[in-house]
Amino acid sequence: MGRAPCCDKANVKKGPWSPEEDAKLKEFIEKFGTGGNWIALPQKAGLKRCGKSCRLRWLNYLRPNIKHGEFSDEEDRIICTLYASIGSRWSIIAAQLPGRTDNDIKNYWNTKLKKKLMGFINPLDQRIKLPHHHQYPFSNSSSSNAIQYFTTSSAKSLSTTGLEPFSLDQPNMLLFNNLDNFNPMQLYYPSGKDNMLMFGGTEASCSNSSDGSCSQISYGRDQIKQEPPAINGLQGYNIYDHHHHHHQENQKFVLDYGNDNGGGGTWNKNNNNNHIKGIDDEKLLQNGAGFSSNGTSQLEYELEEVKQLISCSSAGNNGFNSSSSSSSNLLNMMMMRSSITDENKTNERGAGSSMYYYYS
DNA sequence: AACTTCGGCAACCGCCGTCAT
DNA sequence: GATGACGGCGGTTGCCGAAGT
Repeated sequence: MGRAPCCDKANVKKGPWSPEEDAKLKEFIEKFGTGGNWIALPQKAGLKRCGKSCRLRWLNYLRPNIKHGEFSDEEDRIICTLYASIGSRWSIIAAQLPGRTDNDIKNYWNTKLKKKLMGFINPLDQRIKLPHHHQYPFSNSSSSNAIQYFTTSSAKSLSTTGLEPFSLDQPNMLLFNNLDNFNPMQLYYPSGKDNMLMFGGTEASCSNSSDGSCSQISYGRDQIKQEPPAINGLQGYNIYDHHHHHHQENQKFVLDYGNDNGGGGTWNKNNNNNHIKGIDDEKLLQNGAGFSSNGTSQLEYELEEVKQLISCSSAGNNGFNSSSSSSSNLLNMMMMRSSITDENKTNERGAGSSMYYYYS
């Protein structure tokens, strides 16, 4: 026989908290603490709430030193970096941001930051910002840029990255020539949603605008094994956004980088809870791991460690069911992590290779 | 002005590991 | 050891105000 039930589910109030309830909870906890027992707390405090609900309300809203409002650039950067390395482990990320709650960060990510990164935030910005000489956190090569790209206009930096603007007078084609080191979370940039490309239809096409730049490129999912065009000897990976031409359901950024050897893996949410197995959270965060002002923090070392763990864990227990090379596992994981949310959990992993997308 | 759509966010749901019985 | 609640977490929902038509 286990413990007694925590509360009478039928008699607990749900929904938004009233100011009176807030006051009661706050006063009680400030006087007596939680006592390490949330279930018993509401009754003692005279609240008709479930203990879980009280805990949530306290942690996310009432407890002291909660920070509300705008996230700073530095906070953006920390969130992005950690998300890129450990995924949606909001509680760990929140631990690095004093005053922020996991719920807050999660909401911020889902509603703003993700869009910001994926280039949806500023439709007027017609430019892509991609790191040129930037050393990716996960890049183990100093000899090549993870991304080669062309854009007709100068790129604009996004505050979270601190990267310098960049420009090239080249066609509106974005190329990735070393996907092994490509981190999609580094693909921050406001190209504007009307400017995204994807290879996903059944026919390849490219419509040119009057200035000769390519304004739309599309490749068929059915022909996914067909390589996107190479320019200047660089293999292209391409992007297309259905949104502008179809419907809102496609507004979300599509990421899909499956294996190309017919692995036919099926992405099943239940196979992976978005956690990267093998990562020791405590180890990750202990030893003062954090962010220093000069950007050369101990965290960078920790990220390398995380990277290795990701690499190792991806071999068999991460649920990706991918048979691509280990060097691509990180990329796969990141993209799939994105796709698990961005593709509305339609997780069929076709036997195709990749689709990628961007132009400006 | 009325209606619809969108976006932000608080809160709930359900899963999972831990712990009490 | 088995059972089932607790605590914590991430994903999702639904409300509500803002923006758009």
